[in-house]
Amino acid sequence: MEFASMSKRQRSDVSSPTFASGAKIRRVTTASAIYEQLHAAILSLQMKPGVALQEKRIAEEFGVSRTPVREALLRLAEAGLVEIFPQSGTFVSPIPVSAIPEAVVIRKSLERTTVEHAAEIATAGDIARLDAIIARQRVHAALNEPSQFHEEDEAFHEAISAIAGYPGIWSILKSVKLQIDRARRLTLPVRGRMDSVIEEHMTIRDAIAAHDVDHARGAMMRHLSAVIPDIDELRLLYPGYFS
Amino acid sequence: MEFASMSKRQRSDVSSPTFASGAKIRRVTTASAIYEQLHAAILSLQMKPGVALQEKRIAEEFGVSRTPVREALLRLAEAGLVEIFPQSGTFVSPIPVSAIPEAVVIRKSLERTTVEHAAEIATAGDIARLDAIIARQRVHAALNEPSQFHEEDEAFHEAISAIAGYPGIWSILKSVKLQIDRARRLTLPVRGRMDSVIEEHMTIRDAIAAHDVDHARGAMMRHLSAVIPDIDELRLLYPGYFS
DNA sequence: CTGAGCGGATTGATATACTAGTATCCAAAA
DNA sequence: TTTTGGATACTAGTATATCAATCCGCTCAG
Repeated sequence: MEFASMSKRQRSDVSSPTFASGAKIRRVTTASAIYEQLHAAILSLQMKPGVALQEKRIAEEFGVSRTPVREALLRLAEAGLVEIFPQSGTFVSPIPVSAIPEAVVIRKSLERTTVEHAAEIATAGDIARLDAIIARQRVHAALNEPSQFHEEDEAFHEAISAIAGYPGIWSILKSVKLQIDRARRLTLPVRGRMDSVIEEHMTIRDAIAAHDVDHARGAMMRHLSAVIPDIDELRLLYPGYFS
Repeated sequence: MEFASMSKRQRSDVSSPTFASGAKIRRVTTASAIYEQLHAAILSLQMKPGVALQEKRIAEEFGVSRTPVREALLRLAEAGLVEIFPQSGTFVSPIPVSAIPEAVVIRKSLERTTVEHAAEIATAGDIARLDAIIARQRVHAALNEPSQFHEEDEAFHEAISAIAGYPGIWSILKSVKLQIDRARRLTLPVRGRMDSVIEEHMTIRDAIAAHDVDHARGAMMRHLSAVIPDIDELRLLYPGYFS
């Protein structure tokens, strides 16, 4: 792994504070920048499960001291992406096979709640926003851009949470999706799968637009069942990546 | 706020590493000890919402350097108990009124899932464990010990998650319950409420024991609806505590 | 030849020192 | 009297130094 070393002055030319949910006024700090980089690297499997992370080495690569690196690693540990063994070392977490079924259960439970409520109260504008996301997904599928496609996939589910008025649920879902997505990233993105995802999204969208709670729930449940990665197969392909 | 200053040697006489879920080998560290203390202080409202927390002052009170204090504060910030404004200050978070309805929704969604699955697969031993918890609750109610009662209440819900085989759901529930409990702590514990909680727990327990999924779900939903704190009233009693 | 014990090297944990941004307060001018 | 400008003090962010624990390899005794 190589990282572009960052200037210490980076935080001077930062944009105005973000007033996101919860009134976080936190600006871009060195620690959080490193967190983002490592987070992306682990999620994209550029850093493979099991490899050692050394505070000192990372600090040198980024051109900063160990303190912000340590802060970033602590946050990654809380997210479950790295494991810190005191006085021993820090390693990229293996993908926790055992946790994935539960993660799927949690997703189903929470997304069921959001999609039901969204179907009840969605406005025309909300539907338009979903349509826009699906349209972008079609483009990415046609151009075979799995990464951007996945981003829009996240946007779709986030939009539903937003429609339901449950932004907090989305932040929980994000953390739950982490490990699932890491496993899924191992499977080659299949062209056909993207198309069926779009179809499933369309079904969900239609049910929400029709305020049909039952169909919305059913469509979402089928959708979520379809995206469960085949762990056993992956375990064979990538031994040592799982716990 | 006053804290007992801690000996630097505290971590020497620590018990063997904990092998909790996820193979965390993390021992008791200064930072986590401080985290626990602050966590408890904020949750018990010994530290009122809005008051300023200064890394330096806390470090002096605990007799440690700023580094572990800072680590603890970062974790508290992630849990939503404090808000860190860079180069400005750290403050105990106000109780986020707007988030409480959503928190209740999340609880209902997840606890519905756990109680349903628990009702399906509970064994006699599981029921015995629930009975033991309820028995302890009776004692604490009789002796009017709200704090211990609340601990056993948590244990009851945790036990159901454990029966269902969803320990991850419990850890999510814990973080979601945080703000709810903080609001609830403002209401004086009423003797009668403890008794009705026990009754509701009994109903849930009976439904689980009978493998009656529908009744288990219904009882749990009623139970969770009953514990919603009356925010409007609290807002009048404690202005400035809420966001 | 084998194994226990010692010692050095590595690295995580903590402490301290330093930098830079923010807010407040006071004084001076309108 | 009010407003604005600057100086000051305080706080979080970062860097560096020091401490301590664990691990690995080597040596020496059996």
